[in-house]
Amino acid sequence: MTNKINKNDQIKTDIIVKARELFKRFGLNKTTMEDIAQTMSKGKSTLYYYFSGKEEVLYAVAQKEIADTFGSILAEVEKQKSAQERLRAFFLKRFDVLEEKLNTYPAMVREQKKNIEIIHKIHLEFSLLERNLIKEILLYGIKSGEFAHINKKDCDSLAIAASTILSGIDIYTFVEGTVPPIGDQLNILFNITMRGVK
Amino acid sequence: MTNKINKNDQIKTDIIVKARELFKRFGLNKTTMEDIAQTMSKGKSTLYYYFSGKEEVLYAVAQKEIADTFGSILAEVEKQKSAQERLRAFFLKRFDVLEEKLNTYPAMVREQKKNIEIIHKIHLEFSLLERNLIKEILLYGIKSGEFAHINKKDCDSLAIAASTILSGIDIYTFVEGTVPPIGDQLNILFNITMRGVK
DNA sequence: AGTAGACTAAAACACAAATCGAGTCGAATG
DNA sequence: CATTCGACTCGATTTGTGTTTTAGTCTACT
Repeated sequence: MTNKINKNDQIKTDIIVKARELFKRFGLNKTTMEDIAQTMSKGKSTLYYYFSGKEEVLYAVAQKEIADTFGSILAEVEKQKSAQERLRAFFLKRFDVLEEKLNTYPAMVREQKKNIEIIHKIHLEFSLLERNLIKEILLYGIKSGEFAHINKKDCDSLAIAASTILSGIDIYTFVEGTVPPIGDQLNILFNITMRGVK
Repeated sequence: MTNKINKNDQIKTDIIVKARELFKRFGLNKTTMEDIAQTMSKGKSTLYYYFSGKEEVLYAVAQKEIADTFGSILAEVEKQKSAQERLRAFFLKRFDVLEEKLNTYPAMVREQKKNIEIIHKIHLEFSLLERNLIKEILLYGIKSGEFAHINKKDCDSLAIAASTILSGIDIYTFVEGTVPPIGDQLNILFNITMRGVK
């Protein structure tokens, strides 16, 4: 009994591993159930004994990816003592992991593109204006003594960070087709950040 | 001389206005140079006397859109006295404007979509885990006295805000095909935010 | 200077034919 | 009974094709 369940699971995870590899190499569209079956020297129908369909295979692969990724972040976080260092570790690791995934699944990333160039070009231009405005407001606040004194370079960095976050929200909005409903939350984040700037 | 320049500019801006309207209604692809010319009761060739091509028309329209949008934000900002209120006004207005644009150009937004659904679904799941981790770290910091006491609701809000920002950066990265090179800037922003949390 | 009609070349479209690939089924194997 | 597979279906995707649309040019008219 336990033997059977084990064997079943073994094959399942084998499928997941193989599928994952193929997805990495060829992307979602170019990987067929036939391909997956062949790399395991099995018939295509056999896959359907273990998974209800391609989507479920993909889902299983994604689940594993999520678990692995989240695990590696968690590990990094738990190395740290203080909450501050934990948070910092989280963000840094999270950033690394994002880049790593981007490089791991180039085919899948490529599948998702079209002609964003124009909008991007336009958006970039707007971002530059915006970034300067943010910087000016910051400098204004520093000059008036309302904000703590920050050196010019950090001021620049802050503006860049802020504008990038906004760009992220822009593109998020663009892709989703709706503005993320987090007005209040951002407000609270803003208040706390302000406490730090003052 | 000045008269001629004025007339030239007048027609140019007329073209821009008309093109803008058509882009709003029908999107980029479904708006032809012929269409634009017809709504002005002019020959198509005439457009090429004023603009080198469709792309330049689009660019001009975008320029105007940028100028208008930025102007409306700037106006809102300059109503405020303190730098803090200016910053806040900036973010809020910026948010409004984003949503407004989304509603103004639905056809153009629609043109830019494909099958993001799967990745989105997967991403959402990851976001939930991530959000909880952030919240837990925050609560950990509050319990230990390292962070200032924030009520649970605000803590939630902070976590949502942070995860949403990260989602934004995710999608940004996804669309751009590269992680935004602002590690240092984010670090500085992080430090300042921390000062506020403590 | 400003306009437009006729033109071209290339891209978009339409639609039929062929191909591919996800998913089913019943039979085979052990 | 658990597991595998070959043969099949059917809808989606791709391909080949001819046609239409459309960005952009050229020339000539005012």
